[in-house]
Amino acid sequence: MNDGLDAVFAALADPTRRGLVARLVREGPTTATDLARALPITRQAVVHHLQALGEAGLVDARRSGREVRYRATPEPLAEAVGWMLQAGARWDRRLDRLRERVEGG
Amino acid sequence: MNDGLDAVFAALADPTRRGLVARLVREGPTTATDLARALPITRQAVVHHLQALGEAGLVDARRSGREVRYRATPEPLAEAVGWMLQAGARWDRRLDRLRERVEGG
DNA sequence: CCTTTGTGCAAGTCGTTGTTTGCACATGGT
DNA sequence: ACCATGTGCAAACAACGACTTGCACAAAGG
Repeated sequence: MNDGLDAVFAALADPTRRGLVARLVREGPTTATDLARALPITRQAVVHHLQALGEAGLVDARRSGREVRYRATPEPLAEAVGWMLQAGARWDRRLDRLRERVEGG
Repeated sequence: MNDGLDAVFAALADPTRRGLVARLVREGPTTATDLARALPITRQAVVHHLQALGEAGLVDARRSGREVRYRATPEPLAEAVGWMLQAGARWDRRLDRLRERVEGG
C-alpha cells in the first residue's frame, strides 16, 4: 500500500510547494535562486522543497552550465488523481463519471 | 493560498489514513474501536488519524448511543482533484480533457 | 448495582519537517 | 587572475506528527 502516493500527497500538502509547482508550470524551467527571490524564505528552504517535490517525481532538476533549472513533471499527478477518483466514485456521481473517463482512456 | 487543500493533501499523505478512507468507503459507517481491530495500532492512534481526516472534511463523526460512527465524506476530494487537474492541464492532454469535464459540470 | 465495552482527555516519547546560518566549491565575465 | 553569483553540504532548532500508556467517564445488559 506504500506507493509513491505518500510522497506525492505529502509534497502537495504544503502551500509553498504547490506555489512552486504552479509557478514552474506557468513559467517553465527556473533556478532555485530565482524562485527564492519571489518568496519570503531562503534559497536553501526552496531547494529543500524542490527536493521533496523531486522525490515525489513532480519536479525534475537539470543542470545547465553553473545553473540548475527545475522543471515540473506531471506523471505522478495522474496516479494521485486516480486514487482520489477511485475512492470518491462511490459517493459522488460527478467523480464517478470522471473515473469512467480516465479509465476508459 | 492556504485553502483546505493543505489539510486534504496532508490527510491523504499517510497510507494508514488512505486505508481508513478506503475501508469507510467500502464498509460504510464504522467505529474507531472496530477500525482499530483490523490494524496494528491502538484505538487512540486511529482516533487521531480520523481527526486528521475530519479536519480535512473527508470524514464525518456521528454519535449513536454510546458509539461514534465515522463516515466518509467526499466533497473535499473534488477540490483537490480540481487543483491537480488545473496544474497538470498544461502538460498532459488526458488530464486537460478531464479538467474540461470537471469544470464544465 | 456492577461489569463490560466504547469513548475522551492528558502527558510523554520519538522521529520528521521547515527553516536558518555558515562555509566551501564551481563557473562565467571582466 | 579575480570577483560576483549560483550551488552544495552540514549543523542546529523549533514545531509538528504518529503513537503509546494510563485513567476517568458514559452507557448497555445481566
